[in-house]
Amino acid sequence: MLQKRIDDQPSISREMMREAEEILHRHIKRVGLKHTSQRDTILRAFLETREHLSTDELYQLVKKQDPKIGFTTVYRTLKLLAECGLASEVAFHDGITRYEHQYNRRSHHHMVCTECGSSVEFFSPEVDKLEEEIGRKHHYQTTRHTFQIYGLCEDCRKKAAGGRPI
Amino acid sequence: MLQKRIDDQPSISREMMREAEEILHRHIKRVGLKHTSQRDTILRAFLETREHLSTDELYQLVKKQDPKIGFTTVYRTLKLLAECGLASEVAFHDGITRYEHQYNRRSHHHMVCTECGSSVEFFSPEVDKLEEEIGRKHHYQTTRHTFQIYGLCEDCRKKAAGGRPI
DNA sequence: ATTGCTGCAAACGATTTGCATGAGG
DNA sequence: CCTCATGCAAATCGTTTGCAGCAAT
Repeated sequence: MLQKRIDDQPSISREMMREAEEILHRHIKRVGLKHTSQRDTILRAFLETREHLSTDELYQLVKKQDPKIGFTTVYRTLKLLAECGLASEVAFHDGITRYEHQYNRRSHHHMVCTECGSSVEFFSPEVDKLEEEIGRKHHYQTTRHTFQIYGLCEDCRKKAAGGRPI
Repeated sequence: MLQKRIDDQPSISREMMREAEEILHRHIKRVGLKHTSQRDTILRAFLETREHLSTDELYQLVKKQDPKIGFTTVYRTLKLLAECGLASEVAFHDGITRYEHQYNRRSHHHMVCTECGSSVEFFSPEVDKLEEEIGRKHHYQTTRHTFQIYGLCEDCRKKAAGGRPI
């Protein structure tokens, strides 16, 4: 029912990468945009991660691949990826927009430590059902939801307790 | 199980107001701060609402009571109220921090229209259970959660459909 | 050639802080 | 009197936009 995320999961496979690129390219064609090497580089760097990246964090990664790519391009490409469903925004509670790739992943949620900022993912199908149910009830056409739990992770609990048992 | 919020609910009762003031005053004493008329004014204006207010929105309300109170004071007082549990932050997906008073209210959540920004509250005890359950599983000491659903409200659906049936 | 893309720099908007003055204990 | 609170203005920080030159179609 709930399932712990495996954190050391290897990065996305070659086939998935190719499929994601195709999705992006199709989207670019459909909307009448142009295919550029920067966009490919950024998409790849993005898919290599399993984290929730801020625009700036992704920019740092992209720079390693191609130092000439600017922040603005990363910013705009992330919006583009979000448009075609390859990325989705996650808002934690700290005023920074993060993105994660939705590619080949099940609906999942986050539990965030308010002390150290680390996070755990978890899966919970009930939440999807709730979205559907509540939307129907209030005549909303729902598109997505966010569900985050905040608290202290095990390590920070121990530190907060000052070595004493919790 | 789910319960629609009654939107024209009267504002908070006199006793609750007094109790909230006491909570604030105790907190102020405990932390060694000072009791000021501005803080009382702001607390009252805040409790009078049932909305999720941005700092600026509350500032606008406060100005009506006392035009000399500045934005910064409202901002800092909201932080103070959050500290002593009288207010809590709600993050919708638009980069603005909102507050609502947690005073005498059951755990509830929000469904937000991405088109017009209107929102509906709903109650869902399942979500509280989930918080508890998932926290236990991952050894987090959970403090709170956020659950928001995004979509189109009935009106905006109709507009989007251009008059055609949905 | 035309149109969109890039990346810089500058604008923006919400939030946060420094500081001189004023008020509470 | 001493300390904290206030409110203004300025700084900050993430995000967004304008624009001149560049690249893709």
